[in-house]
Amino acid sequence: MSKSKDFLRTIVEEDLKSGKYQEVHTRFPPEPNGFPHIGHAKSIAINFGIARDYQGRCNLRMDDTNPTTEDTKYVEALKDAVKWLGFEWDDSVRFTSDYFPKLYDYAVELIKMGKAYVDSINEEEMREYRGTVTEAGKRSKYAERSVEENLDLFERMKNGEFKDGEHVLRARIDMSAANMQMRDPLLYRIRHAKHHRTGNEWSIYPMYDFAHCLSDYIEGITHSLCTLEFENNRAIYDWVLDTLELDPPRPYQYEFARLAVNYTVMSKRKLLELVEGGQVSGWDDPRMPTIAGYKRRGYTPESILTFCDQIGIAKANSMVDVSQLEFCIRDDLNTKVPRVMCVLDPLKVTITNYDEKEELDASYYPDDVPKEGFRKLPFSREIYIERDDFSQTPPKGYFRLTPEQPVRLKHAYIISCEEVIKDANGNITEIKAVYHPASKSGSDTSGIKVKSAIHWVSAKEAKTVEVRLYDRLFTNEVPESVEDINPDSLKIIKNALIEPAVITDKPDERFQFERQGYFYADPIDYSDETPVFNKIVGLKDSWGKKKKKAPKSEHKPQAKKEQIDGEVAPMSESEQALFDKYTAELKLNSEVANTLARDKRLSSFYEDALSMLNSPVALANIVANEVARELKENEGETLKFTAKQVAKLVKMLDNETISSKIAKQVFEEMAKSGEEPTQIVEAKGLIQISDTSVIAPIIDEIIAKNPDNVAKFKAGNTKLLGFFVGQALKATGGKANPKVVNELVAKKLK
RNA sequence: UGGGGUAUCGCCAAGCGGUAAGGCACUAGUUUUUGGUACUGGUAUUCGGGGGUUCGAAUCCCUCUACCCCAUCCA
Repeated sequence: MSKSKDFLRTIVEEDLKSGKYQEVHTRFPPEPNGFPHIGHAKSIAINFGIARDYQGRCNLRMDDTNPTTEDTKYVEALKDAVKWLGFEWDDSVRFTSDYFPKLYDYAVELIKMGKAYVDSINEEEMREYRGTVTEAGKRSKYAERSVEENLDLFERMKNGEFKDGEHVLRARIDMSAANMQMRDPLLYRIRHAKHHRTGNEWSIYPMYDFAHCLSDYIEGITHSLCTLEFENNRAIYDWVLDTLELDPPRPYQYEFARLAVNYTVMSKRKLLELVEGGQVSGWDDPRMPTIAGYKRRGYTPESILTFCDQIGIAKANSMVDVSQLEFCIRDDLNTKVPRVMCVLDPLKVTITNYDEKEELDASYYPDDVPKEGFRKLPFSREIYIERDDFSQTPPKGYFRLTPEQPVRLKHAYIISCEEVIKDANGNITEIKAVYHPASKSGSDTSGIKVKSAIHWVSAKEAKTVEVRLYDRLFTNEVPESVEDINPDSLKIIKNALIEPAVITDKPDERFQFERQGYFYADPIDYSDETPVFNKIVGLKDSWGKKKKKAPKSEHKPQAKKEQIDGEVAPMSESEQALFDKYTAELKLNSEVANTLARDKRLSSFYEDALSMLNSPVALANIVANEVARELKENEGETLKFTAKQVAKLVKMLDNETISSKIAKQVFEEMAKSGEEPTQIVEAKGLIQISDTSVIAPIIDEIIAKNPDNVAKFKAGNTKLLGFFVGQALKATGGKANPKVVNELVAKKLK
């Protein structure tokens, strides 16, 4: 819970605190035109998660405004995904199509206001008229139609009197807007298509930009959270809601970065290619990043949710490492699932000195997993071990069975290799071994030390199962095409051998196959005749890693990329003159002079202030930095403070009535309220304290309270000077003279 | 090329003028009948680059660079 808040939660919290809204209400609004993937999971986790965290509500809304791409099967898949992840939507599932009548009325209203018109140019003309990113567009002649004509045309569009593409309804905004989205965006188009819910009732369908904001409003959404690519659409969102002058409160849109994971593709198009190209078995292929795929693979909803939680929410486009996801599922399953033994690549071992048969008690869980349960494990003369677990010529650091090195059979006895049997080609076909009777697991008195315990199955009792080993679908971190497909992403082992209890007792559907990884009984192909297990994820394998790392890649020195500075636009003649004057006469440094000279508002503000107080450098600094910020932040608006006030502030700074730190504070007050700086200082008692006899005891106290940091400082961590100064300043409400504090601290800590 | 965004460790990501959080990955060690888990350490003298303001800058100012989004009758 100590995890820091993301920016969306921060916004929500502030809005709740300020009373902007009584309750948060979010929504997850997919278009039902494809199967949900892990990117949707992130959106689900955000929208439902925020609603849950702040005791609000979250709707599930199908944004079904395009009848040609949407289908009911997708709405079912979407509902399943939300449910599987453990969330419940508020009330019933919403559909934008439910609002078609209302949306139509809003459009009529816009037409009546003269804010929307029916346009009748064709697509090609439309593109031409829209202009380009650098050139303004222009309106078509149809924009001049009267309100009556527009109303009539729009109604006839609705009644199906026109063909597709003959007319559209557009918002009347600004064909020369720098934001391309605002160049009279389309609101409605004619579409004679069967909608998956409304059938043929409608001939016109609203566009995203018109439908989404209003659907949010209709549902009482407070925070409309979407991905970054809609940033430019926010202006329309606001425009529609504002020009309609709807009763408050209204929703606001915020954008976050969509999820990208390396070695996977996420776009609907690429996913579809995989399915149609037969590279995968379907949308629920365990290698697919779809919710159905993860589900079939054996991922738990908890692990997906933890993953979404761990990656955070931000506005920077980023690419998450799959290993983060893999960690989440391993971590989740580690404490949940039974451990069993399954041999993937069997090597026969005959224990020559064992003729009996026994059943061993074996716990399903290791000691560090607080769960109980055990099964009977048959042990006999003939067993199978993993081929990897024997080596005749072991590499360095090999812990398993060798001709010289005994090994423990997990839950059973220690065995030693006596003889290696090979076929004509020299392949090992069998091991003859002996067991040590006194070494039985749990009552070992043999005193034999082994380096590891390996898994095994009893030959006679073991069941044959099919195991499907999955690896990442692509070999490329950022897959481009099918050429990047990993040819080994699926390996099927038909004759793996598993201990019988797994099949007969079915203690769970997910297992850890000891020393191999986590596996899931395939929900579709599993049958008692041929049990099928999907590999969810492997265990961490530091041995395998060590082996592979032989050709240790040289540390790439990766010299910092040299950055070349671009050219700075030249100054105009008057700017240059100003710059020269500032640097030569007023002795400003070139950087500050540059900032001032290039900005008309700044330079005139500066000149004004200068006429009242002859302190060119201090004034220039504050204008070029603080005033510049205020100007930037309140673009267009007039400043609340005057040059005269700034001059007064600088004067106090000049005669050291206040410190520079306090000056910033006062400036901010002044910028916010327009109050006189002298008054602010007086009212708050912000006069600087430079008296060492006042400051010294404060520093002493801080030093006494922070012995650790004092020690660190004395050990050479000089950065900590700032810490002590900061503490002293905090203790005096920022009033202590920082220069004096600095000196004092340095002296006392010496 | 206009507009809108974004840049903090190999990958995510906190941070909002006063000691560069955390997770993954990596790495060393301890425990271990899973080369798993758990635990303990190590990993950014530095925040895209360069300047400036300040006693003090990842945070404020200027400037440059790189990447993403926008010219579908898609969402």
